[in-house]
Amino acid sequence: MSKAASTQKVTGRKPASWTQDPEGVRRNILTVAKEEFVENGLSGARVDEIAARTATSKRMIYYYFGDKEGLYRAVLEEMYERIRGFERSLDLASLPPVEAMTLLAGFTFDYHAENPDFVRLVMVENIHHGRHLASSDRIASLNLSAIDMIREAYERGVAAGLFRPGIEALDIHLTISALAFYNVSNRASIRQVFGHDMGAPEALARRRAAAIDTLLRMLHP
Amino acid sequence: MSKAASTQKVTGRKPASWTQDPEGVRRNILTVAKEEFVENGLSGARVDEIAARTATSKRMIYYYFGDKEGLYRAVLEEMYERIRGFERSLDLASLPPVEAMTLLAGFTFDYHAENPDFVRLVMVENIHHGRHLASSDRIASLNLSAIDMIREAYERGVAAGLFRPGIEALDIHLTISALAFYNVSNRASIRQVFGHDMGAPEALARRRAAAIDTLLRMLHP
DNA sequence: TGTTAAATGTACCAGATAGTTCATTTGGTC
DNA sequence: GACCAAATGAACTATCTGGTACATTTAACA
Repeated sequence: MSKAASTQKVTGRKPASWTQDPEGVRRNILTVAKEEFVENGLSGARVDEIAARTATSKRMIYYYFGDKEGLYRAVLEEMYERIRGFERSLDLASLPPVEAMTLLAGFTFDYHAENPDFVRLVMVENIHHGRHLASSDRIASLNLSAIDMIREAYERGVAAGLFRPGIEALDIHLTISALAFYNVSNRASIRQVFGHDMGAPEALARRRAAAIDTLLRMLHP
Repeated sequence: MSKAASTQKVTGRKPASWTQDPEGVRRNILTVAKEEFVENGLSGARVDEIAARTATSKRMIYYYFGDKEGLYRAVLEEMYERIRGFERSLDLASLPPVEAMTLLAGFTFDYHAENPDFVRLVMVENIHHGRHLASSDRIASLNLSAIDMIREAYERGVAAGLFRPGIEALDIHLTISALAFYNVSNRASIRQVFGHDMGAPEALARRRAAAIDTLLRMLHP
């Protein structure tokens, strides 16, 4: 949060003296909004609550984001752009096939485990049938490259006789994503139904190892 | 929907003549409520909308279920009880280990694919941190038996030298559930981001095969 | 230093929403 | 057929909620 934005709330008495800080205000709103949407979903989140927790006012939310859905979309877009950044930091091409796949699985698992907010937002968006992903040009133009990276590493592995042929890169992605995602998304229900805490360090470590192992076995000739 | 309940809406003119049908009304409400909660989540669902689509009135919702959350909980409870029924219909004990696991994986995958409503409600409940599962005595006393069935089949397989030892039954369940669940829960986002339709028959068949294959490879010595 | 567009504050509102009140009808029982 | 608890109908309300109108301040620039 910008200095200007954080100051306002405190000094915001009637005399009303403030400094303009569009970018700071925008960021401040997005930060708070993300927390609210992550916690309560799109319909569950309250614009008033977001505004209250902000250094600015409800007025500014509508000024910058148009309406509630616009704000939600902005949060979604920012999150996907962040993912894209992480994805690009993953350099599979410079690793031998098996190591590349091990890294991919471990990285994917860790990213989900460390970013439950991401997982929850994706859940929320799926509940809404991906309507807002669909209406976002920013996300449409994002071109996630994960699949291509996977394909490249996989084909090298096949050529080297390390992996069995005939697997689609997308299936590799779906398998590892499913294991990583489920482990976070369904924590609450698993805990209630089986009394098992998937968030506990040992449980997490075990599932992480299982995820990597599963992927390698899947590829094994 | 009961005959009485369905009649009311049509003949429900001012003279107000009706037949009592507690069970029918209850069922009718639950059916409609489930659809609404599945489609819009707990916060997104509207009691008025549920009432309108019902053969009875909002009054009866509160009469039978107390409040919105009570109705939601009832829907959740019914769904889990239904699962329990299906689970019990699955007789792994009478099959050889490999066949048992194949059946388990296929069954689990199919159940999710054929019951997206179930998947969506579980998502909704996880968004709410499993709060309502926790507060339901009916569900607490349900005692899902899947894990025990899996353990039994797995141990037979280990004894016969067909499966490698050292795997937890819960991990088997989590792996197969993750693959089956994700395939339905994340359909929308996958479609938007990768332009791939996981609901298409061929895609479904491929993932089903992959799920079974993955489980068997996981167990292979 | 006067002008102006961008940025922000304050107060307000119309419609939506969960829940309620009060009266009425039904159906079983004695 | 009188009585009563369970079941149902119709209208009502307090509050919440997304969104807006109007006024003011800031800061860049001519």
